Amino acid sequence: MSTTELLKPLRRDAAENRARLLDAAALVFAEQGLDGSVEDVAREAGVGMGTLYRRFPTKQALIDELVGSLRRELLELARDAAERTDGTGLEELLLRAGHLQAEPRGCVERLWRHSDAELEAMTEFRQILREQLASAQEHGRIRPDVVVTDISMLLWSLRGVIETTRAVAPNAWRRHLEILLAGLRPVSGRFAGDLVERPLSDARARRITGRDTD
Amino acid sequence: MSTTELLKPLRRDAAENRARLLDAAALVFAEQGLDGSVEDVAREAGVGMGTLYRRFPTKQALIDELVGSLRRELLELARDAAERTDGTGLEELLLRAGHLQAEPRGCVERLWRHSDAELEAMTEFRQILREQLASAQEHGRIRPDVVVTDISMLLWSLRGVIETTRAVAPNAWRRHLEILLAGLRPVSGRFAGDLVERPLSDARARRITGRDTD
Amino acid sequence: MSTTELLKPLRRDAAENRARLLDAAALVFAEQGLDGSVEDVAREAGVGMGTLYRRFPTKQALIDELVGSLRRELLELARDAAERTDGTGLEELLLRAGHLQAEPRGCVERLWRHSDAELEAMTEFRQILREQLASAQEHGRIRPDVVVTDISMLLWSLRGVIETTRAVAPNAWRRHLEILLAGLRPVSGRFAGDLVERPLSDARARRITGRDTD
Amino acid sequence: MSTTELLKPLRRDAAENRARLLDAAALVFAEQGLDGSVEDVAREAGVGMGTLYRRFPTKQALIDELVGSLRRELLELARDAAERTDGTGLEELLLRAGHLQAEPRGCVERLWRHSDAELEAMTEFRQILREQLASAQEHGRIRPDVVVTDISMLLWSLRGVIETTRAVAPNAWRRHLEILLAGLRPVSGRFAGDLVERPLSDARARRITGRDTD
DNA sequence: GATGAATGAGATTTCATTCAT
DNA sequence: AATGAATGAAATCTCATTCAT
Repeated sequence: MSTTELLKPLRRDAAENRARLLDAAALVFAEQGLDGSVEDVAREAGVGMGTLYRRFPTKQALIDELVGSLRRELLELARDAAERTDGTGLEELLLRAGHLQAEPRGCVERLWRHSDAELEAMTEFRQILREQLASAQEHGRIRPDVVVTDISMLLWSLRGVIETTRAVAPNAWRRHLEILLAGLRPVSGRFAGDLVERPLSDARARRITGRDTD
Repeated sequence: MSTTELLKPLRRDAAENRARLLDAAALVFAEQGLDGSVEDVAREAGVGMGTLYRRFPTKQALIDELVGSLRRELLELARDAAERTDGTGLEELLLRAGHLQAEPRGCVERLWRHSDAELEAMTEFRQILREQLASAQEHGRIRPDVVVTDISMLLWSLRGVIETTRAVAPNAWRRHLEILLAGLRPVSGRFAGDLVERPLSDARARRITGRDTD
Repeated sequence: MSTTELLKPLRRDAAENRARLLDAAALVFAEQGLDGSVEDVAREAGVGMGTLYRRFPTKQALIDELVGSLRRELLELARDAAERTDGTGLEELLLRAGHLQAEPRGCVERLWRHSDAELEAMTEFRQILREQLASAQEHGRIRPDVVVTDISMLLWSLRGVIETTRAVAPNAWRRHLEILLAGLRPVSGRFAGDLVERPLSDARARRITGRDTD
Repeated sequence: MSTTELLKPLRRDAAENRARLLDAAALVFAEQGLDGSVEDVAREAGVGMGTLYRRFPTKQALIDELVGSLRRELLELARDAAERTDGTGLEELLLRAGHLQAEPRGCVERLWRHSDAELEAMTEFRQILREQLASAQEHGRIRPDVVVTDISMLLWSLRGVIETTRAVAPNAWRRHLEILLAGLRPVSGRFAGDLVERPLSDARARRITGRDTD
C-alpha cells in the first residue's frame, strides 16, 4: 500500500471541497457581487474557514480560480468553434461566449481583466478570433474592414448588456448579439462605406488588464 | 444687500465643499471603484470627515448624488438631441451618451440601475429615445424592426465597452458605436430579413433597477 | 446714554437665548436622555451652535446649569417648608421635592450628584432637612430613631421610582411617598422596636458627589 | 471519547471568552456607565474586537445579555423565596433583590426596563410577588391595603438609593429597605388608616418598558 | 486535514467643539 | 454677537486572514 494510495481518498475529499467552494463562491458572488464575504462562501460550501483558506490562500485566489475556469471554458469553446471551416465559426463562438457570460458565475466582471499570468491563454483566444474572423470575411459573412479588436469589443459589449439585463431577462442579450452581428455584415446601399472610426489597436487591447474601475 | 445676500458667502463655501466632495468622490471612485473609502474622498477634497457627512449623510447618499448628476446630464443631452427633426437625433444622443459614460465619473456602473425614485426621469429619457427612434426610422436611417429596448441595450453595451477600454483607449468605444449603428441600419442583400430574436419587452426593461450583481 | 444703556437690549437678547437654550435642553434631555445632542438643543432653541457655545462653554456646563437651577428650586422649596413650625414642614418638603423631580427637567439623574461647587447649597439643604426632621420628631410625626440621612435616601428613592414610572404614570410616586412616610412614623405593636440597620453616616452622605455609575 | 467530546475544547474557549466579555462589560459599564466603549470591554476581557462582536452582534446585545442574566438571577431568587410559606418570603425576596441590585453589574439601570421579549419572565416575577404579598398579608406582616405594584415601586426605589449610595456606602440601602418595610407593616394608633393615594395600576405597571429617559 | 473562533486593521458614522463669515 | 459649516477624535461594526484545537 503506497503513500499515494493512502492519500488518494483525501485528495478526493479535497477535490470535492475545492469544487464545492468554487460552486459556493459562484453562487455567493453572483448574488452579492464580489463584495460577498468569504464566510458566506464557506458556509454555503458547508466547510470551515480553514478549509477554504487551505484551498485558496486568499480571497483573490478564489476569485482568480473562478475567473480562470471561466476563461478556460471560453478558450475551450473557442477551440471548438475553430474547427468550423465554413465561416460560421466566429458567430458560433460569439453565441456560445454570450451563453457563458450569461451564466451566474459571479465573476464575469473580471473575465476580461486578465492578469499577465493569463496572457498566454488570452493570446490563443485572440488568435482563434483572428482566424475565425478572417474565415468569416473570406466567406463574405463579415465586412472586410472589421478587425479583431472589434470582435473583442463586441464581447465586452455583451458583458455590459448581460450584467444589466440578467436579473430580469436572462436571454435579452441574444437580441443584442443579433444586432451586433448585423453591424458586422457587409453593407451596400445608402449606408455603405468603410468604418471611419479608428479601431482599437492590438497593442492597446493587449494592455487591457488588471485593476481599474469605472 | 439683503440678509440673504449676507448669508450667501457661507453657503458659497458649503456649495464649494459640496462640489469638491463630488469631484473628489468621482476621482476616488474612478480610481478605486465604489469600494474606495470615504476617508480618501474627504482627504482628496481637502475637508474633514464631518464635512463630508454634513453634506452627504451616508456614503450611499454621496454615490446617489454622483449618479444623480450623471443621470441629469444624460436627460439634458437627450432633451437637446430631441430637438433635431432630421432623424439624426438618436445617433447624436447615442454619441453624446457615449461621451458621458466615458468620463471618469466613478459611478457609471450604477447609471442604469436607477432606483424607483429616479423612475420618472428615466421614463422621460425612454420616451425621448422612443420618439427619436421613430423619427430615425421615418427618415430611413434605422431599420423598422428595431425597438426602443434595442437602443437601451445599446447604451448598456457601450458601458461594457467603455468600462473595459477606458484606461487604455478612452475613445475606443466610438468604433464600437459605429458598428452598433451599422447594425441598426436598414439592410438589403444576402443578410436582409427581420431580426429573429425577440426584443426585450418594455415591461421587463422597466424592471431593471436596484440591487443585483453578476 | 451710557454703554450699559447700549448693551442692555443685547443682554436681554442674551438672557432670552439663555433661557430658551435651557428650556430646549430640558426638553431634549428629557426626551433622549443626557446623550441627546447639543445640536438638537440648539435647533430646538432656534439658535445656532455658536450661540449655544457662547452661553455654555461645554455641554457639561449646560447640564450643570440645568441641574443648578433644579437645585436652586429645591433649596427654595426647602426654605419655604422651613417656615412651618407645626412639624409638617418635612412632609411638605418631601412632597414638593417629589413634584420637582417628577417634572421633565432632563437632568434629575444628576440632581443628587452635586459637585464640590454646590456643596454649600446642599449643606444648607441638609441643615433644613435636619431641623425639620427634629421638629417632626418633636411633634411625634416621625419616629425618633430616624436620622437625616434616612430622609436623604428617601429622596433618592423617590428619584428611582419617578424615573421608572414617569412615562406611564406621572403621579405614581405619590403612593410610594405615602408608604415611605408610613415607614417613618412612630410604631407600636408587633413590629415596634428601633431600626436595626445602621444609618448612612453624615460623613459618607457628604461624599456622595460627582462621577460614578451603576 | 465522542466527537462532541473532542469539539468541546473549542467551545470551552468560546464560552470562556463569552464569560470574560460579560465580566469585563460589567466592570467597564459599572465604572463608566453604559457609555463605556466596547473597545474598553474587549481590552478588559483580553480579546479582540472581532471576538466581542462574534459573541454579541451589537453593543446592545451585550447589554441585553448582561441585563438578561441579572433578570434571570432575580427570577431565581424570587422562586427561592416563593418556597417559604411562613409569610416571610416577600421580605426575603426584597432583601435579596437589594443585594442583587447592589452588585456592580453595570446595567441595573436597565433591569426594570424590560423589553417585550422579557415580558414572560417578568410576569412570573410579578406573580410571585403577588403570591408572597398575599401570604405576608395573611400572616399579618404586611398591611392589607398594600398592593403588588407597591412592591414593584419599592424595588425601583431601592434602585434609586443603591445607584446613589453604592460608591461610598454599599450597604446603605439596607437601612432604606428597613424603613420601606416599616411602611408596609400594619399600623395602629395616631397614623392608622388606609393609604389614600391611588396605587399604580397593574396595567400601567406592565407598560413600563423600553426607552424613555429622565 | 478540518474546524470555526480569534484577530485587528479599517470602514462608516456621530458629535462635542471650534471658527470663518 | 450670531450663525451654522467645518473639524477630527472616537465609537460601533465588518471581514479577510490566522491559528489553536
